Amino acid sequence: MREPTFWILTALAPQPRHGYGVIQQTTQLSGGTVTLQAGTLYAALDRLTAEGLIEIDRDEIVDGRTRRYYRLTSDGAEALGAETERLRRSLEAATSQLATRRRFGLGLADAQRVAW
Amino acid sequence: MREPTFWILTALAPQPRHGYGVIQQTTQLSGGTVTLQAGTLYAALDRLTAEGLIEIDRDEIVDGRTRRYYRLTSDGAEALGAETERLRRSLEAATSQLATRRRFGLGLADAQRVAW
DNA sequence: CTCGATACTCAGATCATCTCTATATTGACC
DNA sequence: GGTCAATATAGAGATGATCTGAGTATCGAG
Repeated sequence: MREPTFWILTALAPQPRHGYGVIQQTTQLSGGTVTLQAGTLYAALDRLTAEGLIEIDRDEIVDGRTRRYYRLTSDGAEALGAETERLRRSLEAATSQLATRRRFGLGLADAQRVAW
Repeated sequence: MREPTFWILTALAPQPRHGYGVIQQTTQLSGGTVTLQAGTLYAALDRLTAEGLIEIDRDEIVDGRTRRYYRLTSDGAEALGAETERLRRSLEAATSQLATRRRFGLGLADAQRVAW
């Protein structure tokens, strides 16, 4: 799962949102570090709908513009849960590997090779 | 940063390894859930070397076969550190969003929309 | 003598994402 | 009155990391 996909599912987890709402929620959740591009988002919404990870919740018309709301399906929640687990394992591995690196002097050849 | 790239940098963080060693270390670190394909690995090693995130440590010849060892550069360590931070933020966001979903009944339309 | 493990390389294809553009409405600013 | 930013969705074309699959070669075990 790539980043934009992950954030879309994450944004939709608690309740349905329309496309633009997903963009805003992602910006907020990521602390401003991730800004979904419109082109990426709407293509992903179509793809995820086809895959059954999300589905159309309802259409609203506000000021003459359509707002299409999407909601996470149980398959989508499962996929996000699995991805979260994967993330947790990755984070643990990298953290521990980086800690080992720091303990042995950031690349000094001799120190590095001790104990392996 | 994509998954294979992440695991390559993670595997190289504590000390230099040759290509095949990176594959083995990744399998071990990921608890067997990630198996780097040879084609993916060696292409990535070339790319990461060109980008300066890793560099050639030394060449060894064992049983007539060359083992090329790579080591993480300080740029590479920095990149992996940044990626780790990104991962931590993503994990936090998804965990909290999924928790909110569970608290309000996994998609029941009315309960979902409470309080937003 | 075949099989699995070791060790690296390359060609071709896929596909999610990115960039850019288009369309349309509303409200604010000057 | 005109432009700009925000809201809201959509499509075309390009990119590029990754995947698949095959190839090459050595060594030890069964």
